[in-house]
Amino acid sequence: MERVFGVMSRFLSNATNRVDAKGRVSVPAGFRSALSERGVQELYCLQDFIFPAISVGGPDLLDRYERQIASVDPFSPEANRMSLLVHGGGVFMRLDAEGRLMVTDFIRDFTGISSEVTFVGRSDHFQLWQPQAFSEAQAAARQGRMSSRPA
Amino acid sequence: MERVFGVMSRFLSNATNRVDAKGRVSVPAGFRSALSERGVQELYCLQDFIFPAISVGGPDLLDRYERQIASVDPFSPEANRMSLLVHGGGVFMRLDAEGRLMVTDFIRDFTGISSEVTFVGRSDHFQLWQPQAFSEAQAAARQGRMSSRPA
DNA sequence: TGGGACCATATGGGCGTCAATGGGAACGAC
DNA sequence: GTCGTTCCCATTGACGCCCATATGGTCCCA
Repeated sequence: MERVFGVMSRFLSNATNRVDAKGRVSVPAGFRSALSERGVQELYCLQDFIFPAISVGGPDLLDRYERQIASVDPFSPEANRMSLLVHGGGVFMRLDAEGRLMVTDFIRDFTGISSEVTFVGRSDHFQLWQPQAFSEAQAAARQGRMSSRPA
Repeated sequence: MERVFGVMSRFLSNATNRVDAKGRVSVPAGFRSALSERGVQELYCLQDFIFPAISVGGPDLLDRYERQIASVDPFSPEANRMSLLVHGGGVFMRLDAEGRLMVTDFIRDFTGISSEVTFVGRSDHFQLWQPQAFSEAQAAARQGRMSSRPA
């Protein structure tokens, strides 16, 4: 059975927040309400396969990847390789009472994030980016796939 | 009968800890609680089939590998090789009162681990890696064919 | 329509608890 | 005896939980 969400429960747009002295950062309120609309409490965070970004979503995000792994021989090199990324590159986190998350070394090392985090909506999940890396990737994406766009 | 575990009892993410002067290393708290949730006390350690890593889990881990061996032609070079690794390369270990394990020569020789250990979650078990070997293997896996989006 | 009360969000920081780590001492094998 | 292992305790630094403040916006009402 497929659950249907309202428009507001989708993750849209982007925002940049500061990391405080204790290494915490506030998740934008819009993303937090989207999470609670989806009943998500445990956050699954995964190192993106292509970009230097962390994808954040509910446990269903992990489920989707695990189904993909399960579709091949569990002892095959392919399954081993995918598990290395999905399980070894993923982690569960929770927000504190104020809706903040810890920017751990796990996140810093992979994204290059230091003092600021750009939150980027991806419809069914969102991502954590180093601000400059995001604007560059976004600019590159415009060049690449949307070059036929009129000036 | 299949036992179902909560989200938190899975082995996820990776963390690097130091080996002390006595050759001990702390198992990350999250992995320890996953072990106790599964009622695992005796740890079974064996060499990964593909990567220079040691897999660690409960006795059920051995069961799964033995079933895998049994599923292929027992006289094939493949079964011979797997048995050599599983039966000849497996060992039982226990954690001390503080949740640390000894980094034996068995582990050092196969993984190249010396002063630091990277613990890598693999959902139903976890692995011990030499830190640099892990980041290289993960980067290589990312270069592979896995689609950036699950099916 | 301007002013002000009110509210939500983002941010800062205190403090207790626990994990990671280090090292001493007892114990056992050889 | 010596070496290696196990048990126990100490330290410290990180993290979770709590409350306080700032900032910007919205709403209401005179």
